[in-house]
Amino acid sequence: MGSSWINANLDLNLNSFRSQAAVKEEKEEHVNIPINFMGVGNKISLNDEASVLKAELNRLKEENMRLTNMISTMTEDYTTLQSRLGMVVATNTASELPLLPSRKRKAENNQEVKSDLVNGSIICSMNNDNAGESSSSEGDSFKKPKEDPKTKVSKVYVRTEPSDTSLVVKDGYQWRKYGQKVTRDNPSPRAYYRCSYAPSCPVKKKVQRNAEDPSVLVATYEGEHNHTNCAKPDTPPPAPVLINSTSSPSPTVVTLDLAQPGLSQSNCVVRAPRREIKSPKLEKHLMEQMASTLTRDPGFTSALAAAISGIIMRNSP
DNA sequence: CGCCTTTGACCTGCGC
DNA sequence: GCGCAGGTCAAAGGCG
Repeated sequence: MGSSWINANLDLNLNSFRSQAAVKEEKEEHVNIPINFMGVGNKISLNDEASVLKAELNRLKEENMRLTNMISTMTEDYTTLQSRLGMVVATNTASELPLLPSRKRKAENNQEVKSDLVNGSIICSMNNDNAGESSSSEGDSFKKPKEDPKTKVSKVYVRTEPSDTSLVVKDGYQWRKYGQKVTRDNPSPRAYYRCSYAPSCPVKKKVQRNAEDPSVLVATYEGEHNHTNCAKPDTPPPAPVLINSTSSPSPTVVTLDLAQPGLSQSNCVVRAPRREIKSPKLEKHLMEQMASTLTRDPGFTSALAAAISGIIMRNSP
């Protein structure tokens, strides 16, 4: 409806990705590598099993390498698209005048960055002053009469568990809830948070469930942090935003770098592993992510349990 | 004890 | 000026 939003979709549903590329290969390789985790044939020696496990480990390593390369390629593609998007926005906003329908409350009159995370895909969209909110069906027109008109506003959509009724969006910062209000056009209440790390930090956060899809939390950030992102000494930097995709059994983890002080137009950062892993911390983090992903895989855990139980059964008198 | 959440009251801007 | 609606305050209570 005359909206100047420009959306760039980036499908990060790694599970479906895997199902296309990796599963096919798994089918082929599983024919060649029979793995007898149950130890039915006790004649197989431990050496044979070790070699089988080594082969499986090598296969997983290769698959990991392949997926890492794919993610790198996707990240590069995303960067390219983002730069193109920035150019398109620059040309569009220069010529486009806002057409605001009159509403009871004035719409946000400041720059806004949207980072929409729904169903495992990221939609980064930007609008300029007075250009947005005209097509909003969620009723998220917030007033900010006292705020600096140039206050940065960013939105993050996070899919949560349907059973999760809390209005909490973990982003690595420490927030203090100071209010909750039921708004007119959304049955779910809106929670108001302030950054509690620094008393002088002007950043505020509003969290409300999507009126159309209650499983999606809409977090609206206003302002920029005037401190580093170290809410607590033991708190890791920007915690991953978990998007529990309904179409995949295990959640896809995407980190939105909301802590970036320069988070502004066309500056959404999606962190992804690069080809060269130089930082030991990053390497450790990736290893933890891999371990987490493996342990969430029911097939892997059942196979592991079967292997362990098989070994125990064979070694028992 | 300190920090946090909850929640009703109050404040403020806007449309009529 | 009045009413509405969003935003904020602050007291009370919970929790570790």
